[in-house]
Amino acid sequence: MTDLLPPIQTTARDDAVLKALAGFVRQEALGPGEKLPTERILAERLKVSRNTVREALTRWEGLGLVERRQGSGTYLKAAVSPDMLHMPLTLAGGNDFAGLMATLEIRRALESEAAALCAIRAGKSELAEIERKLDLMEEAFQTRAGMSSDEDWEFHQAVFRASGNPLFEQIIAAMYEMFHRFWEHPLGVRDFGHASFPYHRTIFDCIAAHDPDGARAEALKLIATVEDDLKRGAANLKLSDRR
Amino acid sequence: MTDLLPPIQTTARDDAVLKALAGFVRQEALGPGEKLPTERILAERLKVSRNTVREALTRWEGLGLVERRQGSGTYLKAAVSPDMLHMPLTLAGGNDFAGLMATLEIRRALESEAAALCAIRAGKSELAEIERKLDLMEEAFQTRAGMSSDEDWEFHQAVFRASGNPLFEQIIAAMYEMFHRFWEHPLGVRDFGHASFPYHRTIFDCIAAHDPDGARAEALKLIATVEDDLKRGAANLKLSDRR
DNA sequence: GTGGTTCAATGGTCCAACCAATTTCTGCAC
DNA sequence: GTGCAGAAATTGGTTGGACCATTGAACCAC
Repeated sequence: MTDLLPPIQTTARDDAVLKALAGFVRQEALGPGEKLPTERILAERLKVSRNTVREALTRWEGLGLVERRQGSGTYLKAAVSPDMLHMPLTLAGGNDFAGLMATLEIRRALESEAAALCAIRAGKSELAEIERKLDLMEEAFQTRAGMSSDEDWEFHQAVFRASGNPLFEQIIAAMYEMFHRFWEHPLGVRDFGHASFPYHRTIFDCIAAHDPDGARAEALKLIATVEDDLKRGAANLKLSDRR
Repeated sequence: MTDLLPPIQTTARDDAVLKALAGFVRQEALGPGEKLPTERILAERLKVSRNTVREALTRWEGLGLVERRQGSGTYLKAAVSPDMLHMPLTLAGGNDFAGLMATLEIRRALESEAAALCAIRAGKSELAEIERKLDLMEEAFQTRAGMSSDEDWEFHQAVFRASGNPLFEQIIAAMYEMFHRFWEHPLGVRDFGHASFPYHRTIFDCIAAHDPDGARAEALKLIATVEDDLKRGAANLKLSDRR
């Protein structure tokens, strides 16, 4: 017997505030970077306490929708619409070798699928954007004689965006975050990521040729090189317990 | 030049409160369902205002880590540790067809990979557990003449656990949650999920035979049936705008 | 036991003030 | 007029205290 009688909501001030604010943002057509009304004004307009406004904004801040700068104001950080679905993802951190490998397994699954979808769906403008990021990455590689994680990440981001599914970018971003949190420096492996370099171009070629299977295969090869690097690093210095 | 000098934190009361609370939870070994100290006690102990405590708890509530019940108290909803990674996923228009398909694309990538890894790594005890869940699911299917989402989910969970990578279960759980939040009822498709039934057994057979490629293929077939069901449902009643 | 009543505990809201960071304005030196 | 230092206004962050709404336990009549 399911409960077809959900508990009634007698008070939900914060949610009401957020709903009103979302409607305001929509009506004013506010985009990322733009400034929201001040807390005091919101409190007055909505006839609620400033404290309640703050609790509501704290929720949005926690969801990364909004950024508050003391003395300046509150600014939109992402597009927001009333029918948006929010799902907090909290991951128990793996800070050892197994944890790092775990993030790579997720990346292997998601990046290969995203590359394949991208090969199917990418249009002309998306392809141009990806190629631009690829050129930037290759230039940085030549200049600094090594992988640049920033430009590398931007290339992958462009691929994820062109996949037509925003979840890819968000989830893999979480994997990147976990991966780099315990590994800013390439622990002993001097040319970390070096082996992955050529596959960026081959992935792009497959995407441009609208060859999903090829793109998937090349993406898998890329991840395999990273896994090899990680294993080499783990062999160099035993990082069994970094707490 | 990257910023190796992170901005000093002159004021970060809420974060400090959360850090202290995370430490407290760890020290007291509190698990899901257990009760946290009251806001007034926390405020007194931590020497901050009750309002500050509330803002901090609002953050955790937004992340789904905690549940507040007026008149009762604040309770842990999930395991929490100080080195946890929080990343809210937001899906624009998560309630329309495209949003539901987006969650399915993630599942296709992750479930196939998890099934393959499971086929490689599952030991005797894991296999027995998966088969037990499978039997339960099939029994529920016979009894109620239809898919039971609870037993179905438990089967998949068992597979993810046996994959040896806890991230699979965590991420796909988020996808399930997103999927079902706007779709508790099978919108017009009476026998939703029916077509996916036989593939549970075939997936298990491949896993038991330690055949990763086969397991991956069967998992892909299963997701394909769900996608078909979704498309049928979308065709039945145009759910372009469910507000 | 059943069903109300009372009452203390707890989260939810409000108010008024002040603190701290930022932005803007003002006025002076040049 | 320009440039810059300091004052003033703006804005988010914090505090303390008060009261409301809900919950749950203790208690009591029946």
